[in-house]
This record gives sequence, structure tokens and C-alpha cells, in this order.
Amino acid sequence: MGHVHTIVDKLTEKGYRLTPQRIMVLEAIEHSHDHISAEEIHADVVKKYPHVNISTIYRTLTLLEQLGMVTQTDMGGGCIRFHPAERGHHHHLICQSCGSTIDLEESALLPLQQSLRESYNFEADLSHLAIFGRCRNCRSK
Amino acid sequence: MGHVHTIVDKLTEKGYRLTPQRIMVLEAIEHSHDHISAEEIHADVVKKYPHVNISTIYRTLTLLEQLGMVTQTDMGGGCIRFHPAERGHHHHLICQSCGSTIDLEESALLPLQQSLRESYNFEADLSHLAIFGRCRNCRSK
DNA sequence: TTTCGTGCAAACCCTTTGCATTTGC
DNA sequence: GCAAATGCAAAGGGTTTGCACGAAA
Repeated sequence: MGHVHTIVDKLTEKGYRLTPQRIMVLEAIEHSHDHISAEEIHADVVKKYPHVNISTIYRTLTLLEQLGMVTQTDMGGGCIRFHPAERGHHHHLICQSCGSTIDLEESALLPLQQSLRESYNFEADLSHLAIFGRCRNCRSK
Repeated sequence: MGHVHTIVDKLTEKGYRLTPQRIMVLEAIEHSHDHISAEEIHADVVKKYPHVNISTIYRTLTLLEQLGMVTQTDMGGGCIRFHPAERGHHHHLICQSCGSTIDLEESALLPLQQSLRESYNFEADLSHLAIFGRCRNCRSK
């Protein structure tokens, strides 16, 4: 139940109510190894709580994001995925051939961030970056 | 009329028909200094040719992309923009505060591309990359 | 008991599709 | 004249919203 305490605190200290829906959305996100879409969260929650509506999922996601518990990544092509904020910044290499995603260490992007700062005086927010291309397997085919 | 010859050739040599709609969509894209959305293209074309339907714009964009005359960039948040392909690969820094976009030289991304290849054996397609952050002006406020 | 949160249905935006009509060739 | 392209209207996917009911505090 790892972070149930955290969500209880975060919600109550700001006057939000603790509802089963909110807890289950957060759990669905935390239990997902990969990243998870709104519809997948909904499918997951519905297994235990059949009446939950997808609009509640969206409203809850907005709230959890405001509370800093969840972050979203725009994977391109209108594809949005969620993951727990405390998993920290991580980035993705997405294979356009097979669709697989590879997690990328923060350090791989630091040189780019640095050079954008120096050359353009631009502070890049690379926290949700997704980079498209072809992965090892697909390249060798 | 710069590239009208090009489009005439490209269309006819593959058996596609030359229609006023197709020419006007291409012109709208070429005359746009910045990048332009499907709806903006439509608005532009309608000025001269009031009956043109937005579905024709989308169909034409798909065709022009196949012909390699136009490329699209996913700016995130469901925001897709088009620009002439011969303007070449270029990338964008997008300011999340003021919305301005800065063109980025290809060379700025080569080191990243190189390191992804070496460390992950991943061939990154950075041709339509958009990077979010804060621009010079907004940083100094 | 009093808000706040929810379910439901409908609206929304952007994009795509089916079909009859029009057009380029 | 015939196939290809268009306009129109309708459907689609994913997300948001208005409202009355239900539940948390």
C-alpha cells in the first residue's frame, strides 16, 4: 500500500476528500510498470469498482497532477501516458517500427540541456521528453 | 510562384491530378513564415476559394507528405503544424511561458544523436523534435 | 448537514470516412 | 467518358463539461 499515507496526507491537508476512486487511480498508476493511459487506468479501476466513469479518471488525474503525485508524458501522435511523479524524471526512446519503449537515463540529456542553455539561453524542460527512432532490434533486421 | 512547377511535376509524374485545392494548400504552407496548422491552412484557402472543405485540406496534406513536399511537426498537446519539406530539418524550442518558438540548428542535436547510437544502439529520428522550456526573455523576467 | 465528488449524458475538438457529385485528364 | 478528387454530412477517438444525485467530512 506504499503511498496510501502520502495521498491521504496530500489530499486532506488541502481539504480534498478521500474517495475510493482517487486511491484506486493512484494505485493503478503506481502498479503499472510501464506508463499507463487514461483508458488503461479506467479499465484497471473498473475491475474492482465497475461503475467508475472515465470522466472521474480524468478529473482525478488532473488533481493528482496538481498535487505533484503524477506526471504525464506526451508520447506524440496524441498519445498521453501517466506515471508516478516520484519515479522521477525519465525519458523515453520510442521505436517507430515495433512500438517498444526504452527508458533513458537523465545523464544522456544533460549535454544537450547544457548546450541549449549556452547557445540559446534557453532552459529546456526535458523531463517529459520522448524521442522517436528505431531500436536495436529493428535496426538489425 | 516558386514551387508550382515542382508540384505540377510531382503530381503528374505519379498520375495525380492537378487541382486548384492542391496548389492552394501548398501555397498556404509555403507562404507561412512560421508553421501552420490544418485549420489555418483551411482559413487561408477559403479566402480565395470559399467552398473548400477541411476534409480536402487533410487529404491534401496526407498526399503532399507522401510526395515529400511537406512535413509535419508534433508540437505536443495535440498541436500539429506543417511546413515545406525543403526548408529542411529544423527543430524547435518552444517557450512554455510566452509560446514563442525558436528555430534550432541541426548541429545542436548531433551530439545527442551520436550518444544515443553509441549507448543504446538507437537510431534517433530527430527531424521533427520539439523541445519545451523557457526562452531567454521569459527567463530574465 | 453541507459541500464536494461522482455518474451520466451530452458536448467538444480535431480528424477521418462514406457516398453522391463534380472535375481533370 | 472515366477514374480520381471534392464537398458534404456523419462518425470517430479522446477529452471535457453541466447537472442532479450520492457520499465524505
